Amino acid sequence: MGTNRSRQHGIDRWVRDERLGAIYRRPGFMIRRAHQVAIGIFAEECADLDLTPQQHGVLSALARFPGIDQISLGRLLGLDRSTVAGVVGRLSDRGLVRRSVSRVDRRRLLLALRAAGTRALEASHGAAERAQERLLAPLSASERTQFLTLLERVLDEHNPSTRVPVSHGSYADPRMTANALRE
Amino acid sequence: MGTNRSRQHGIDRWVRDERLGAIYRRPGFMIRRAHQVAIGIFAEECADLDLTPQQHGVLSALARFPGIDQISLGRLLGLDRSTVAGVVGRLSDRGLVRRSVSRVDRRRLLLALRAAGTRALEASHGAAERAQERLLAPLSASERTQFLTLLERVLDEHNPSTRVPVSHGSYADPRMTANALRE
DNA sequence: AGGCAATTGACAGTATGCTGACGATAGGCT
DNA sequence: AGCCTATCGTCAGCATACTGTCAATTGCCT
Repeated sequence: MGTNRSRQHGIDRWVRDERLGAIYRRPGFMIRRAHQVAIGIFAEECADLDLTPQQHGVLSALARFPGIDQISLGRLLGLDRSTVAGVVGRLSDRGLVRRSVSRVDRRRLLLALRAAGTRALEASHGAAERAQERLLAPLSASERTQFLTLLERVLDEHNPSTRVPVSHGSYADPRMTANALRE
Repeated sequence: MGTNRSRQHGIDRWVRDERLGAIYRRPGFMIRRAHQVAIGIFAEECADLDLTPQQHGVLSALARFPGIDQISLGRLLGLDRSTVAGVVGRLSDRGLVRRSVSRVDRRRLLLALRAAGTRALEASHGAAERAQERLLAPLSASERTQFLTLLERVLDEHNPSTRVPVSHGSYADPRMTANALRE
């Protein structure tokens, strides 16, 4: 069974080096944990505004690409239609985002920030920065670069084969955009 | 609006270098994507058995620690009570896991693999290996080590402050374990 | 014009993960 | 014994994320 021993930080060596290392050392497990940690930190920093990282991502994207439609927004963030509809729907319920059917293509639902959405985005800017800083705090500057470079390479390589590859596609159509921007 | 240009791999430079880089370069975003990718790959490899990474994790942990209770299992995997109950419940419905109330402490729900669970775990071993291999395929051997080392450091540092820190705790109590093992 | 395939959004269903509340149980303390 | 607190499981509710299916719409091709 092994005796008990503990350390200040991290998972017990005992459990990590045993056969269960098959779990802990698994990249998938570590990435899931990292995701958990990142979400938790963001939630802490963003407690007042009550925004999730994804909601913040949608608001950011809408600030950058006002009048974009749901599908294109999904491609921007790597989210499928259903998920985008869910996140946007909740933001819309809270009055942060405006949805309007495109007059040019009535299948498309165009999105834009409402005034409250713009305010929320600006107000959350600091929180997002701090969350990012805290997440990578354990690493030195050069290590962060290293880590992010490697991570980016993994993502770039797999991106094309994901269900919703990330890409900006072509969104710009002033005619489509027009009525979404009118608040 | 900027002109169009594209590359074989990865996110368009155009979109990545613009102000939206504030999203794409954000570690949180990249980690979410990595999580997405990891889950997708595992699902592909494990299509026959229809096991999720978390379900596989639970089965692995139960093989290693038969008769463990739900809370301890959660600490092992970094999952809260509700989530563990959900995953275990589904595995139990499928006849892979056995649940039994501890006679020593009637609050505890002890878990163990059923024969079908052991079979599923063994059958999924190859898939889990392949998924892991595919995920890190874009990196060389030394880069993988580097990447995982940095990732591990981030996790170790944040682990204590997460809602459910990962640790093995003390699970071994033969009396508690006894009736969970009887199939 | 008429038909057909692709696109889009909505919906139902499933699986993680979280919170907060509740009831049952256990252990310690007086 | 009686009480108080901590622990554990469950439940309801919420937010991501996925699948698959359906209807509406569009564009293309004949």
